[in-house]
Amino acid sequence: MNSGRIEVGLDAVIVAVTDEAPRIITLAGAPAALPTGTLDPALDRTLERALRRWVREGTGIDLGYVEQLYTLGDRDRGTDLEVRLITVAYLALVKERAPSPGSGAVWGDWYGFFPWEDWREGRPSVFGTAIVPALDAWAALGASAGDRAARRERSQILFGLEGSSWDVERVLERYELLWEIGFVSEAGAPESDPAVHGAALALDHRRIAAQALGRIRGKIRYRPVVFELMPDTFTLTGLQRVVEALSGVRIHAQNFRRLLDRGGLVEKTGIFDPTTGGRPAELYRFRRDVLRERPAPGVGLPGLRTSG
Amino acid sequence: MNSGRIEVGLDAVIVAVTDEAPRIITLAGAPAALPTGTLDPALDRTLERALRRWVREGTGIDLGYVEQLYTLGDRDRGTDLEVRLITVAYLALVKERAPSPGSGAVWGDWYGFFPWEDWREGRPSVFGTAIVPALDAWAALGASAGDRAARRERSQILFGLEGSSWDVERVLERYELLWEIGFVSEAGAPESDPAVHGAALALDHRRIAAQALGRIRGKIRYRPVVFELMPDTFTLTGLQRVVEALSGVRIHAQNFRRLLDRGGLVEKTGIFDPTTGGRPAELYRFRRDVLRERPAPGVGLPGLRTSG
DNA sequence: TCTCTTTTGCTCAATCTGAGTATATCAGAC
DNA sequence: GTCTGATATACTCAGATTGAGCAAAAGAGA
Repeated sequence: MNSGRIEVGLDAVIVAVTDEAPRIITLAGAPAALPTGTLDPALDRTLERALRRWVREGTGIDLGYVEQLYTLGDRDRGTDLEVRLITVAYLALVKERAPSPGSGAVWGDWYGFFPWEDWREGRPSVFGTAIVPALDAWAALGASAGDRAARRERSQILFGLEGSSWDVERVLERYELLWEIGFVSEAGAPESDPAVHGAALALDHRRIAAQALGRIRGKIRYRPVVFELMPDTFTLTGLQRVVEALSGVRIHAQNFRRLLDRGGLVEKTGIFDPTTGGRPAELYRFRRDVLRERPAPGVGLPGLRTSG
Repeated sequence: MNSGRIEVGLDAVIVAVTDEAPRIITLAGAPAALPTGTLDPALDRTLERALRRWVREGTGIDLGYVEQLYTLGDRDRGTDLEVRLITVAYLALVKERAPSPGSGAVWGDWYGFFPWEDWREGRPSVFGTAIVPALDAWAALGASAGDRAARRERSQILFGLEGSSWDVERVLERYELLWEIGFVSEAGAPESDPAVHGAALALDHRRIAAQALGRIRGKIRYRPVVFELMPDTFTLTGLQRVVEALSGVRIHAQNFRRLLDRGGLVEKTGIFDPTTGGRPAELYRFRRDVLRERPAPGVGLPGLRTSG
């Protein structure tokens, strides 16, 4: 028993938000891929150190906040069938935009991989033109009447159809359903239209990116992780744009700012940014003390009420 | 490069709640250990299947709900220094009590490993007798005044001292602090008194168990995972006792039941359990439909308000 | 000075939460 | 039979939180 060599890979979803667009580092190629390293059992004392080292060497980026996402171990992943590839996926957040050298690493628009996840300008048009028809067709193919109803219901819940509300966090479940029905494919199959089906990534990298997006959308609620993506000082509107970029929905500015200062998450600097095009906006900074004061400090998103 | 053999281990924290006590499967020994298997790269198609197979073979238990916890890869884990052991830890919930055969697997009281986590009868007495003194001593040893203040503050926040409230979810952070100050030790060092310091587990298994407890306490809030631990029908008081057992705090019965039926999580069966010692309690069952209706159906715990 | 834009302050109703009071329905003691 | 004790369940109420909108402040430019 226990034949077969094992190799441990480390995949990183490295996130930044620039110009109101969430971006992740990808390695150019056809299809593109996430930055991936391999654990050197002799060299790296911990997995996270291995990741940081590898990303620094490969892309020149020094990671700040890092969090483990998931470990994938299915047999037919990877390219070499002789070795069993176990991959530990990580989510990393970096401040500002750190342009990469000539390493092949480029920032790619996150929503380019998941066009259906960006509801900031209302329901994306791909819903009407492609997603809903595809879901309907799949539902109609159910074996029994009960099966068809179940399929329809699953579609409606996950994609916010027919009165169901859009749950920003269920990114992975939606991706998996779309994969199940053949709307997206993981292997580098050339897909019809990236603007509709999303851009492809190598292997199961798009699935990992989906999980990362869901994770960050959830975490933003109860931990102040957004600030990892912000410069030291920022306007509240700027912060709001970043939260909106990640969550993919618009939020009510007045309530957002009420939440922030009632929660003690930010403090004024007394300095103003006059370049708003309207009234100048005061610059704020993150109050680190909140970590010690409050149990679950986050920037609330709408929609996820206990009942609803 | 890449010398050194890699092995992938799978650890399972298998949870059940019986008689109002949360229990986990441990393998008898000195110290006891979590059930651990090794991935057979040739045999097991996925990690989760490997885990299910291994647990079934080793303990006779068929796992129901399974969720990945974390992957540990530090170098000096494991016993054999020649192989780099990567361990993927899983949390599993099983209905009812499934007594194990003569496999050496026994149910162990979860709070036996973390006596300070059970606040159902008020603050555990170990706080006054051992934990607070230990934390104070550690704080007093800080290098500078600022360092001492920071240590004190960290203690107070994590352990709910001096006006801070007890946050049931931060199990792992508390465990790590206690480990840092030498109150608990991971290696099988014979500890003074298990009733005070908690019972030991092999390697880093106690840390994994702590993470599992924190995870389930958090998840209970927004996903209906408790029902994985319940029989098909149950009384609301029975359900409440299980939630209390896991969360380690008492909850208000009237509000608990209001939350459940307002949230549509359960439905009446029309059958009553007369063995309560008082008014008979109606039996309920879990309403699976709630999964499709509500974004985040969970059984609310007290204490974690957005502001606090 | 007027208009447009963005930031910021404030109000109001609906809902949710924590906590308490009251009632229903059993078993067993007398 | 009635009383007592226990548990289950219903209802009430104040305070906090949330979603939504109105309105004023403060800049740029016509």
